[in-house]
Amino acid sequence: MPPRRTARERVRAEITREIADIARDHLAAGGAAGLSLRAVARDMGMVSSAIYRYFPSRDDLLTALITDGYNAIGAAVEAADAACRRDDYPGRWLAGARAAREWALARPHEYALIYGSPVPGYQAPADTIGPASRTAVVFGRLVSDACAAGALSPPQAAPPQGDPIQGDPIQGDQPDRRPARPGRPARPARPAHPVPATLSEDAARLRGTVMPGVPDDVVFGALTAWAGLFGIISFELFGQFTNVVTDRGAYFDHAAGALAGLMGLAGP
Amino acid sequence: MPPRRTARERVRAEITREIADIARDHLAAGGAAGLSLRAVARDMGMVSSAIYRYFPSRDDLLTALITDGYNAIGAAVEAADAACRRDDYPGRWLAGARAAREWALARPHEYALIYGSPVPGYQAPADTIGPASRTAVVFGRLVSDACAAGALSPPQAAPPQGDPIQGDPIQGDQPDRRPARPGRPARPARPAHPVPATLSEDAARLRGTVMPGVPDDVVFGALTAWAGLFGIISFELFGQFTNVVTDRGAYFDHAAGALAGLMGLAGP
DNA sequence: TGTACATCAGTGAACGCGCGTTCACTGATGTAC
DNA sequence: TGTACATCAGTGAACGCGCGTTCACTGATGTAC
Repeated sequence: MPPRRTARERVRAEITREIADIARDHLAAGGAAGLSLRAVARDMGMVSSAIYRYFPSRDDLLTALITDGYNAIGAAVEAADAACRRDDYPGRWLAGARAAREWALARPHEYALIYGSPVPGYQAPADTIGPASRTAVVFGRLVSDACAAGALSPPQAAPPQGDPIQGDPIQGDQPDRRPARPGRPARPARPAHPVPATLSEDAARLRGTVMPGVPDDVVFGALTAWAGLFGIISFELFGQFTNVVTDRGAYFDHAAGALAGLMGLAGP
Repeated sequence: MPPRRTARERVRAEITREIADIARDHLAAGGAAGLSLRAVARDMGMVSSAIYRYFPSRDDLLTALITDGYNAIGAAVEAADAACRRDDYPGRWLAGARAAREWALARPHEYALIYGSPVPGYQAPADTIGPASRTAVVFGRLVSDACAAGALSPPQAAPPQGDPIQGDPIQGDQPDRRPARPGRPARPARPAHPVPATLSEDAARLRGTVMPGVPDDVVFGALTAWAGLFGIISFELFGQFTNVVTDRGAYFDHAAGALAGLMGLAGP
């Protein structure tokens, strides 16, 4: 028998949500550092001390907003990915990338809260880690799928190595490279960037958690594409593209395509 | 005759600098939103109202910090670039990228001030624009130089165009492509990402201001490399690489090399 | 179904704090003759 | 070189404001018998 939720519990959940919603609105006005429990209480039509029935402190309210933010952008990216044909890997990447950007443009202050400068004096608790990785997990799975299907462009012949410091890396635990699926048009080679040996542990861990079966250079290519994507979104949102890029949507799509190339995910 | 600086003027300049230095320290503790004139005054051993002799308001102090920040990272990148052989374009890119990262790691709060979330309620005045572009100018010149020297890898044959929405762009005002300088080893082709027509105005403007003589696709490749670079620095600084990348320096160098490929700047 | 008790939400006052900015002032430094 | 005056830096008090958090309380809702 499922435990009946009493009316009191239902009201409690609703008011908790309402407080978080109002707090989110306040983020827009004053940023995370300016978020004030008293101001939220005023907007709720409550006395300030009543908020403490729902959130034991200001930091707990912040944590809730951060967790919600990661979950919301994660859900948006998941939905965009799910709406694509499973084997359209470049399409999935572009759809996920666009979903992230659109979410960010619609909620710039929430985006700033999770991907902008850390809130001074605030230490994120461990419960934010799971939601935080939700978006990255979608992209990781996509790369894994593409790799397993042999849909990644083959690595290019290594460029001449003129730098004596950085020798050929040892890539011990890399899975076999499968040939591109027959019947597809010939793909351009993905650029070869040898991965230094000191990174192979990280690559192995990422294979274990988020990108199973993906070779080192693609793991880091994906990482760079991921960071690059959010770099572009942040530049757009935080004003670095003022007087630089006018048609931001067109540029974003173009850049997303270019970044896809870093992991051998090219063309439509 | 140069106007003699009176002792008073010299002291004034020094105290102004001292206030800014202390304010910078305070950024670390409370972020931009928490920067307080009263606290700075306390640390200066002054009464709070005395600060107003030097900065007419809190926002003016913030503006000074932002301008100084842009100038400092710009100078660091300029110096790194200047220390390279003029025709070592990949080396100049890597040196500039590393300088930006090292500056950011040494002054994370100043970095957050200029490349992180905008300060709520603060409107940057026009005088910050010049310093803000200093870093980008260095990278722009580097790409321009490489292009003029014919040191960029040739564009790859365009991949099959399956997407009917995004036709072949018209690239009206592109300069001629020069062949790669003879005598160099064959370079891998740079990936072809056709630039949509709506972006050609932006490309032309950027050619006029910061990347003269550079074809559209390289202009946007450079833009993406630039945004990607700061995306990686921000991810590292703002905690997104926790439990993801361990050897951050090695990864950064690797990623910088991969991003360089976006503008056809490959290999040593 | 009715009653006694426990739980919980919300109140209002208070504590102790910090903030940006203004203003009339004192005394030191610089300038013009 | 000396004097009168103007400029400037720094003081201290004040204005009016907002903040997070605690605490004893009232009254409503839920639970156990």
